[in-house]
Amino acid sequence: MNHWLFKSEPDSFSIDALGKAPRQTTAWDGVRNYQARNMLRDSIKKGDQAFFYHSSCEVPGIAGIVAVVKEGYPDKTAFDPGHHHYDADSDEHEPRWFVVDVKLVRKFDRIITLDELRRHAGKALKDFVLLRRGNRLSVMPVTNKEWEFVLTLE
DNA sequence: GCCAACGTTGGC
DNA sequence: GCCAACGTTGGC
Repeated sequence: MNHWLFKSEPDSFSIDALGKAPRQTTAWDGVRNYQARNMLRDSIKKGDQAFFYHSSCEVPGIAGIVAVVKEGYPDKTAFDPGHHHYDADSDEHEPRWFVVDVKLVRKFDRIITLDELRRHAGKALKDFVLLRRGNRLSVMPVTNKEWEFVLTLE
């Protein structure tokens, strides 16, 4: 089982919104970055778990854990001209963008803040992709060691 | 709202 | 293939 971190702006989709979704499951759609797309399409497997990260908000940080319940398949929002994430260049026969389905595992009692994660950037989280300067990936890998360490902060 | 950092686009 | 211009991300 591999681990990941998925970013979302809580104003558009928060961990509480996932908690209220049918079967607490949703398609992780709208990713429009090739590196992240490749992970969604090729690397992320059923049973993998991911941190649910809240970005661009008052308290950025990790809000909980989700599990992958369905592996990569085409992102339908790319085909819908009325959709905010529409991409005219994504063809149904040769889709450009992909999603996985995720299900809420649990919400943390508190946010593990970005600030707090940074305090370990020199050591345990030395190579944590989230903390890399200028990092803008919305889907990124997390090593087993990093995963276990972050859980000790909870 | 600001701005640094980054990815993408398109002219050449 | 280079690189300037532009749009987006995301912390502050």
